[in-house]
This record gives sequence, C-alpha cells and structure tokens, in this order.
Amino acid sequence: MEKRRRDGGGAVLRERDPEARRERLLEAAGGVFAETGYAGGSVREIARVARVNVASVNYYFGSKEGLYREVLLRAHRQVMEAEAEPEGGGDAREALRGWVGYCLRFVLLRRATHPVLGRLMAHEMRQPTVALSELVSLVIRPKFEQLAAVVAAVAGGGMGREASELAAHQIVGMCVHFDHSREVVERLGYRVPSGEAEIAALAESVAEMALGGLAGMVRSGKGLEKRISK
Amino acid sequence: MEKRRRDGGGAVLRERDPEARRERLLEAAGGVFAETGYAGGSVREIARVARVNVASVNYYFGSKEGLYREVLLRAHRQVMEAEAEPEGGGDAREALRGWVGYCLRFVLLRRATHPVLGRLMAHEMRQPTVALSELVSLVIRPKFEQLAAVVAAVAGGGMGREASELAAHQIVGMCVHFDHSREVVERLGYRVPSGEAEIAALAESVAEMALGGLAGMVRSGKGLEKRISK
DNA sequence: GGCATTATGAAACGCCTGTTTATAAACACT
DNA sequence: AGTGTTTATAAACAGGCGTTTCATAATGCC
Repeated sequence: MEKRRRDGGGAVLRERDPEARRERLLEAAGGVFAETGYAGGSVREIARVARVNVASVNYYFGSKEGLYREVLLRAHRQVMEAEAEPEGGGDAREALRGWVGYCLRFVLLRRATHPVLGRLMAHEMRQPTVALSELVSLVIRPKFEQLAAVVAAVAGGGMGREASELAAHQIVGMCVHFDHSREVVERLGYRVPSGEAEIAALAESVAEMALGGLAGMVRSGKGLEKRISK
Repeated sequence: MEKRRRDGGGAVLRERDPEARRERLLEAAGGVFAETGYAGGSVREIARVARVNVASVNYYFGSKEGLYREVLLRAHRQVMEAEAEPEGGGDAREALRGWVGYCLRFVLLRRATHPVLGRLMAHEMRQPTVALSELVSLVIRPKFEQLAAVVAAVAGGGMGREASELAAHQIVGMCVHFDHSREVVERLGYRVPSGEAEIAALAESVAEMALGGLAGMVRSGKGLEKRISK
C-alpha cells in the first residue's frame, strides 16, 4: 500500500473568520434550499454562493442534513422574532378574516420578513424530510390550532372539535392551494397575486367562502358532534 | 488509440418478445414514476422492476423523458376509456356535490381505475416537468371549466366569470389539499380517508362549505361582476 | 444455408452527488 | 522560537445518474 502524495493548495492568502464563514454558509444555504428544496440544493452550489470550500460545509455542520437543520431553525427563529400576529379583534368572524389574510400573506408574499421559511415549508409539504415533524409541532400546529379555535368560535358551539378541525383543514387548503399548485392555477388563467393589496382581495374571497360555508354547516347541523340523526 | 476489448455476455438464453418488454417497461415506469415522480424515479430501477436491461429504455423510448411521456399518455388514455363522469342530475347544487366527490375520489382513491394518473398529476403539480402544460390542457382544464360552470349555475347569475373561476380554484384547493399536504394534515391528527365511504363523507363536508360559501358570496354581492357599489 | 436485420446484455462513459483525506496556513500559548 | 490546535483548501473517494458503445444472440428473408 503506497501512500499517495497530495498537496493541499499553494500559497494562497486565506481570510480567516470562522463566524463570518458560518454565517455566509447559512445565508447561502437558506437561499439555495428555499429555491430548490433540500434534495434539489447541492452543497457544491451552496459553497460556491458562499465563496467557501466544499469541505467547509461538513467541517462546520457535519453534513448536508446538519446544515439544513440549522437553516430551518434560523429561519424559524427570525420569523418568531419579528412576528405580526393575525390581528384578532373581539369578533370571531373578524378573527377568521385576519387568520386567512395572515396565512395567505405568509404563503404568497415573497419579500416579507420571512423570505426563506415560507419557501422551505412549501418544499417540506411537497417532499418531506426528517425535519417536517419538528416543523409541524414547532410552527404549523400552533397556527392550525389557533385557526381551529377561531372556527369553533365562529360556529358558536354549533360544531364539535373534529368538525372544526376538518373545516380548518379545508380553509388551509384554500389558502395554500394558490402557492402549492401555482403552476397549474396560473396555467388555468388565474394570475396568483404577489402584492399586498391583491392578496388582501384574495383573502377576502377565501374568508367569505369560509364564513358562508361555516354558516351553512351550522345551519344544516352537519358539523354538530352529538347530532341525534342517522 | 487502442480499441478496448469487451465481450457482451456469455451464452445466456434470451427471451425475445419486444411487445411484452415494451409493455413491462411502461408498466414498471408507471409504478415507479407514480411513486417518486419524474426526477425521483431512476431508469435503472425501472429496468430492474421490469426485469430488463437498462439500455432497453433508450432502445425503446429514446430517453427517460420519452418513456415518461408515453407513460403519461398511456395513463391518460386508460382513464379516458373507463371514465365515470361526475354524475350531474338537473340540480346545480347536486352537480357541485357530484363534482367534489369525483375530484376527491380521483385524488384519494388509490385502487381506482387510475392508480397512476392521479399520482403522476400530483407530482406534476409539485414539481412540474415539460409535460405539465400538455396535462393541463388535456385533462385538467376541461374538468376545471366544468366545475366553474357548475359554480356559476349554483350562483344562478349572481357571479361573473372571474368570480366563478376564483371560487372554483378555492374548491379545488379544498379537495387536493388532503392529498397534496397529506404528510402535514396527518401529522396534525386527521386521518386522510382512503375508502369509498369515508371519502364520500369528506366530500360532503367540502361540498357543504362550498355551497354555503357560494350562497354567502351571492348574498353579500361580493362575487357580482358589474356591481355598482364602491 | 447464408446473410442482413433486429434485440439484448454487460460494461464503459461522463457527469453529478455528499463526504473524506491529506496538506498546509493561521493562530494561541509557552 | 517552538509547539499544538483550529481553520482552510484541493484532491480523492465512493456511488448514483442517464446515456452510449459494442459484441452477440435471435429472427426474418432470400
């Protein structure tokens, strides 16, 4: 077994600033992963964008997956810091409008305070990684339960827990559809909005259907948990 | 330039049946692509499943993309043959219920007459390939316009074309969400149905919200195209 | 029977991926 | 100045991908 002769790099002057490099890597990875998802983004491209050697990724984060986890955590932390809660108000119906608007803005607004997390979550829904469960319990579930509570409030006792949650899923479906299936929706002739005002208009339409739908459900007693019928 | 010496295989007996091989390849490719999408499925795995040499893929279909296109076409043809139109009935509201049920069955029923096309379409929505546009104009748009017409009928002239189509998108969103974001939805505690009966129940809930929502929209005049207000 | 045509299979090609290794420069401390 | 640790780099590694090459079986045809 002969030992192969290797020589690492010539006399290149090296900038030495671990913090900055780590940061650059996280920044670059955020952008790349947000664009193409976990599987789609390659460490080599990330390293290129961050102007850093490929090996640095493993040096700082252990593996591609480790880097991804940190990116996700960072994005989540940033969003949680600058959080604009869906404005409630005392009225339940108004709260529902607020939630829908918040959700649509989160999903459709690209230049918002969370340019990465929204995209990462979209990719996670499409092709989940090991991080999805964490993401669900950390950011998705709280928001969802919030919505379910609002739904129950709108129904005013007319709907049980299961029914409220099902309705909440349907409402979420209406919101995320415009981002999730954007390619199809746009090919069908609807220009998915990206500006605040247009998004607000879309939100009103979605909230309108949700509110009307809930009213109908309560009226017909479909959502009533302990209904006597058969 | 020396010519390298190669020898192709010993004296293995070869089954020779081009038709059957082509068919086996299409079958296998259907399964693999349906499971993991175009990018996710590898020609090597397809060849393995079809018990066929890798080179056969290119021999018969020119390329991976060629194979994919034929799979898509085949799946579409099969569905179009054994088509169960969403039962209409004279009533517009009943027609809407029928459409929602049809869509949910298409998306959620795994052992239906179209075990492949539904999955392929889901993948196309997530990460479109060159085939998406064709798919939209061939199968998605007709169904969508059908729904939009039903919506307009339910509204009974109370909604313009744009508004009906927007509402139709929202309804589609409610349906596909349960398949599209299945991983998230299930982690939130909702067991996405896979049997006929449960799907029908879900369909009723979705249709209920759609109908109630449309009623609300018409009542509030939100959807009215040439509304005078301001 | 001989011969061109069509199918088939094993291996190679070229390019990509994430990760590891060996080398070396920069720094901290004695 | 010398030593040891941390950080940076180029190259190698191992394996996957879609595709191509080339020898060879099996077939159809004269």
